[in-house]
Amino acid sequence: MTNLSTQPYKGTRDYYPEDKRIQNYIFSVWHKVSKSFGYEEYGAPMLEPLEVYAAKSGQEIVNEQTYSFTDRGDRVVAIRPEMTPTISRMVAARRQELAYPARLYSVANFMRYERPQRGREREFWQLNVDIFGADGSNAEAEIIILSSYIMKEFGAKSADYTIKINNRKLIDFTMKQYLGLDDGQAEAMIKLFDRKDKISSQDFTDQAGEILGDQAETGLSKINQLLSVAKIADLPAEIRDNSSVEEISQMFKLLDQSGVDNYIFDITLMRGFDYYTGMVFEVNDNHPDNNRALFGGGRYDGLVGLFGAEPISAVGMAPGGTMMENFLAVHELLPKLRSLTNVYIAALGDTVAEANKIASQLRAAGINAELDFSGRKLDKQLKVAFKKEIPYVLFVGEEEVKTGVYALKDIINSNDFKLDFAGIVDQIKE
RNA sequence: GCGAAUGUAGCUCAUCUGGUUAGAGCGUCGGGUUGUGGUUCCGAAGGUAGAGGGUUCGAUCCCCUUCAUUCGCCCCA
Repeated sequence: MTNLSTQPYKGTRDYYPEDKRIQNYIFSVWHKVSKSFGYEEYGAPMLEPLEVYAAKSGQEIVNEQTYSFTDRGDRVVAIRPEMTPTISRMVAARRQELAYPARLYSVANFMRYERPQRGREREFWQLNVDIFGADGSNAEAEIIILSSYIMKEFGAKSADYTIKINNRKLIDFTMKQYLGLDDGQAEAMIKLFDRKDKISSQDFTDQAGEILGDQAETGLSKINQLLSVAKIADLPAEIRDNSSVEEISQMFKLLDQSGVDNYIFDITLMRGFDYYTGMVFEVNDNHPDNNRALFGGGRYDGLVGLFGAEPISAVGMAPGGTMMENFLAVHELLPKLRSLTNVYIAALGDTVAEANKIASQLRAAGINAELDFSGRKLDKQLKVAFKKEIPYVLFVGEEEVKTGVYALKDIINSNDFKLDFAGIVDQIKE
């Protein structure tokens, strides 16, 4: 029999206190900004019937990448790989009674059966922000503005990241009407556009030519023209007349008014392809060491309708904790996070009983107090306080017990105080 | 599912082209300097070298298999 491994299950991670502090910090920013826009938190089960996901994406993907099993009642259930179908189901269930637009958010964990790599784990935590029942560019702009507020709240400057924006209707029109592709060709071309930055321009041209077949000559020149488009004004006239272009420029106006200055129009942005029906966007890290998509979102008007008679429009986005942490790390935006314990009480000599009493009194005064009852030597007890990153150490020795005046050490600023109980409470509460 | 790299103490790494009882720093634990600083002094514990097999007189080192981690591909709902 082999020894049990101490490693966490493949693709999952353990959160020791120092890791959990970082995670809690990230979550606190997500909660704060979401609430500041009027979004209300909801919760949902981590299990759903598998068909909730199958209804939306390809059968193969669902079977290969979800954790699923058959329960004792022969129901096939899956651990949620994402929140969008779940929240769509919840909205559909109460579609008559919700107050629209409905602004909802959650912070939850998900599991996908994938090969782990940088920024991608099998279990991950995500913020999900969605607005339901709002057509038009205001809802789309709000989701993007909220995204940029989150980045700002983390301390990111607008030069640190870029928001790429495109529109699914525009993609469809471009692929089918403008380039004249059939469904299969369009799908292949979209996937190729999606991979554009990962392959050489020669490979791109070769593969695009293959997809186009006998229309390669005119098609390639049109594609080259598209790739050079940096603003919607640069679009070929035939595309510019499409109604989606007006929607996009309207939304850009709203972003400008809100001071979002780091977005670009990117005709090659595809995002997922499955259920988006309008605007799509992606937030990209500009740092050379982490040059990749951080998160994204878009409009998905068809999903709620899968659960009920009338469809309800929706725009949403979902940043993940791992990518967020990577972003903060490479930009050196992670704050120094200390223990939430305020004071470490070192009992010196035979004073544990008295120290315990003081600890209780401190707690009653709203102070988080940890008691060292080991009886070890002072320098050892101090080292423990350092290691735990607790900001204050209170010494309780014979002398202090007698006089009621205690030695308090401020570790961060390297100050020593002699204080009575009330003075200690004041000093720690600052 | 495919490819590449890496697995030696809790952590970071040594061990010169295969050769006695595999070492160091940090960390941990204990003790000293009779109640204060992480970077003081002394000491200790801690390893079937990821696992299994092969070649060899002899393997941490070479070969095979397997597992794990990391980085890519695919995919990314």
